[in-house]
Amino acid sequence: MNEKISEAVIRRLPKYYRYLCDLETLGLERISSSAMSKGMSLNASQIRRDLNCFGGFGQQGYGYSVKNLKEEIKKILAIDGNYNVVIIGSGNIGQALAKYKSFASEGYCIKGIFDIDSSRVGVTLNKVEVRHLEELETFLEENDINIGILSTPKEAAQEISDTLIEGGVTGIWNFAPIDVDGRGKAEVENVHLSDGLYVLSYRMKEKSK
Amino acid sequence: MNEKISEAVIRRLPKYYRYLCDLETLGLERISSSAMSKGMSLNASQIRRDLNCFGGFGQQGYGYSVKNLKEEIKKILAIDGNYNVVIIGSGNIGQALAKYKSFASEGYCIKGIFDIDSSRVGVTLNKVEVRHLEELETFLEENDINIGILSTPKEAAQEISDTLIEGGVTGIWNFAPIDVDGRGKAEVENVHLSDGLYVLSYRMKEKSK
DNA sequence: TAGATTGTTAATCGATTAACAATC
DNA sequence: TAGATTGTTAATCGATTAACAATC
Repeated sequence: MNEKISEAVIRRLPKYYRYLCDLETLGLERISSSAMSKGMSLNASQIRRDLNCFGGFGQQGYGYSVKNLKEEIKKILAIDGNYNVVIIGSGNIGQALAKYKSFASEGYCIKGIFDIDSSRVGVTLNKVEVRHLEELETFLEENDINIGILSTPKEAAQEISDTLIEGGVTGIWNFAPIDVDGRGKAEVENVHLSDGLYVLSYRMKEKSK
Repeated sequence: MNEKISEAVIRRLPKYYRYLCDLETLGLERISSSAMSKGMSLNASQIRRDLNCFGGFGQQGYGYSVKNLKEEIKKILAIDGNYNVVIIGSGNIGQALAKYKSFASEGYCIKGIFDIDSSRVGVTLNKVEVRHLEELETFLEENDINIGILSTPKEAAQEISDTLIEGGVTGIWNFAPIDVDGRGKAEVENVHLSDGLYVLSYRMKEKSK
């Protein structure tokens, strides 16, 4: 349990979580790794091995309790807590994320939205008023913000990221098309939305061959 | 060159492409795999091996021509063509993607936006009017649509995807939190935005330990 | 107890990295 | 030619899958 968990395993955790949530909604109480295997198109050994990185959640001859396993993964992913979030950039993606109601119910509370464009300042998105980027530093001092969402042009992303880190943010969710550096202080998740579209285009071409 | 290209290699192509675009903007004419290695935090052998899956684009003693390599990767990814796109669901993400101007300039032309909510029908996003979902089937018959972007609730995603496939769409870019099935006819890129936020939360927890 | 299914070790497979001959 | 750097083979590493003893 103290071994380093591989990136591949971590990236599968949200998938397990989603699947277990669905099973719970359907009213299922228990599930075996082989049943999960079929439902998720993953190898059953892999599922058992993945889960055993974090503990022995199953029971021989029975399988896993859906509810229990879901809760355990929720804890492992640390999505059972509360996070204070700021969004920088109130353009297309920034607005979409700001308006996304589920975040708050999942514990990601949007405390502030910032933009450099004065014409956007003052607009209210999901009950949060857009402030000017100049206010960011002071805002970070006065509020305990954990996560910063970057939806700025790529030119601004690293500098704003540094400001966020300086202000105590330890997680950056970056939608700007550049790999932002956490300076060893913050974890960074770089999204690169359009990469997915490019990969899709590649596969469409390959398929049509 | 006829060997099956691994998913890992394909996922790195957009990253190479972005990096080369940046180099070109900076006015660089040539680059070696070891220089790329430093700039991208990838192993130089890996870069050469990846590129050689598709052809010998380099030159011994010289390296790679930035412009040429960029153009080659563009062709490999098939992002040098034109695609006709529809967006299904004009909610937060759907709107953000519809308003994203760069798509059109990159050859992804949004031909139609559809929603089941009558109150959204008639709204114009980036010069395209939102139509009622009922019109989708006919629209697909009358237009040659290649790609469908799904930004619907998860309950509707698979059914609409099937309609799209029936209408000749061969690529689905799915933002609904469910794994959509291409029925062997269409390529599907399932995005799962919130997975990234979960992984970020996990890593923030691990780091703080 | 018998059957089922986990947890875990061993085997396989594939991806990454190192090394170097080829060659510009 | 000498130096640089690719393209490619060989070595290593890590991840996936299979197998099975442990056990509920």
